[in-house]
Amino acid sequence: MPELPEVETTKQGISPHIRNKRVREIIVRQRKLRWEVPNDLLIDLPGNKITNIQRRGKYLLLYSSKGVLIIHLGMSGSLRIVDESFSVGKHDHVDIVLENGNALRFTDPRRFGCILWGQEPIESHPLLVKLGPEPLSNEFDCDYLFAQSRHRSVAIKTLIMDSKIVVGVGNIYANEALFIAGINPKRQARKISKLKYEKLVPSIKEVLRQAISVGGTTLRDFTNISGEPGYFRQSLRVYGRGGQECSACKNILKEIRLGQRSTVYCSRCQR
DNA sequence: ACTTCGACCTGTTGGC
DNA sequence: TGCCAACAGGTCGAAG
Repeated sequence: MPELPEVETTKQGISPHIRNKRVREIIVRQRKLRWEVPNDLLIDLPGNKITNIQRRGKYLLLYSSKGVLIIHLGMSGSLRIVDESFSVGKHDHVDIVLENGNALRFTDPRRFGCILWGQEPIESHPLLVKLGPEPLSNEFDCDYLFAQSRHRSVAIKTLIMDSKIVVGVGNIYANEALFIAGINPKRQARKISKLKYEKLVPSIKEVLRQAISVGGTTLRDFTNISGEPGYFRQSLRVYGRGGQECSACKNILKEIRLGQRSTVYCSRCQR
């Protein structure tokens, strides 16, 4: 679930329900997430308003006058607005309960996500300080990525999934963007021409923008509990389609492993 | 400085 | 139907 488009969609979904709302209490049912939920958060946040909500890469940042709540959804995390009395599931680890009786509920079966507490300037937080530019910002352009790729022998797919290079490009969209750009995911980053990078950067932006717009329509209502899945699945060109025909040339799509991640591509369209 | 790999967890899927 | 291994949207940090 949580690639950048879903984190962005989550941000848009929860923001109107929590902005300028005061936190009454924080209920922690399981504090062992990727890192333990810190005590300072439980002491400092209650009684204060959430003033602003931002996204940095796949991190959600909830600002208050006492500090910043940092949330990452990991591989299986999700956030939703519920009534505080709504039945609690096995993996509902944390509730941020508001004064109006609503709660921001964090659910995460695999517990690869995290809930942390940081101080401003939050960009200096250890988890955020080394992050590369946002993929949809002007800072992330062809010149930048081309420069970063020089002298790098890693596969291009590994490079664009590296958060120090650019944030928010997960496995699904790395596969998709490389297909659209016509680049073989195994190619060494330094051996790819500038011309190809001029195709790749817009492909990454396009695929993320499109997914955000779709996510925005299917995950709109965050107070609805029905939890609708399967949003853009059908529009994927390569991810999850290994062994099937390429939508462009009918060649059989190859599935390999690259850096322990499943990688699908068309050996005819992607060189 | 760069690259690879193990680790953190639970749930689902596919082969036998 | 049951069992078990492999795999899943992430990413940090140690080891090479």
